[in-house]
Amino acid sequence: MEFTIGLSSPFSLEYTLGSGQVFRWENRGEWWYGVVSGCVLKMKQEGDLLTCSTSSDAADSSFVRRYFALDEDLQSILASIMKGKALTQAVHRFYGLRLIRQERWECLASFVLATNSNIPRIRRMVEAICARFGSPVEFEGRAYSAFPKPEALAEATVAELRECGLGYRASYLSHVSQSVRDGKVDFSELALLDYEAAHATLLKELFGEKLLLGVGPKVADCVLLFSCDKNEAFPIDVWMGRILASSYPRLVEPRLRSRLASGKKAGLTKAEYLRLSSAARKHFGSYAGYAQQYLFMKARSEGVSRP
DNA sequence: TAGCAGGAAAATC
DNA sequence: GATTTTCCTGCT
Repeated sequence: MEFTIGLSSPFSLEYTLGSGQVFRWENRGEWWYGVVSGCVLKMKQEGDLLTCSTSSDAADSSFVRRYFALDEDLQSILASIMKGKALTQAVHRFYGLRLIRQERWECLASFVLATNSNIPRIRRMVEAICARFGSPVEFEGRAYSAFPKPEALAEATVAELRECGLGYRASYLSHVSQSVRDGKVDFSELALLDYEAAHATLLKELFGEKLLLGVGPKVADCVLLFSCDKNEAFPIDVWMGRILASSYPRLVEPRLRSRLASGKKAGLTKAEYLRLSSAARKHFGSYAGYAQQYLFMKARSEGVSRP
């Protein structure tokens, strides 16, 4: 079906889709193509007008509004996070960037693959598992693939997953897929819990066994922020660590700050991660996740000081 | 070519 | 609790 959406608050399709929160959108000419909930979406933006074309009537205008969180009052959110020079610059530079409400299972699986990787590589891994294990969808005479169901990945062998170029992540993805297929993860409950409880739930152990192998504090924060409406979640990867140390040094404990500034070993220990992310949530408030996404774009665009 | 970047887990202290 | 090593691939 085809429809248009008139925007009444700030939105940038380009910044939103290009900010590394989603991995299945592709820019071809003036259009963006993506596969969401098994539907192909084709979109372009001209000023405050979004033009959409979709492979299924299920993906209608309210679906698109919900997916791009157009109901959120971005102006108020940005006013609440504009603390400090770096964020003020980032907000002006990437004005209209929004946090997408992704499908929860796809988000979890994608960020399990994201460990020790970079955006182009994550995209390749995700496309590979979609092509091999996802249902085909046709749109405008072209073949696309839905993101695979948990059962499809749970039934695949680790060797088959490895053939998709996942490396050691293959066994993590297999484990996570089985946990989800077996109903051990209640995504709707996650969305209802408060941030702390939801984060703990994603990391929890049952009888000494992790519920979700391959899900640490960073991946858990990505899942909560991008798919569970936890706008205060503040994922910290190496880019965020560097930009916090250089632009918000007071948030970073001295030992960690000098380590990040020295350029060696950018990784954080679990305890350092939890303290820093908590400090950032306190500093930026209930929409800290938006602050994180704007800073992430800024850090990547500038290639932040890597000595 | 070797060396590095990049999260999480497991072993170790 | 903190530190160290391993996992794997792509890029330089």
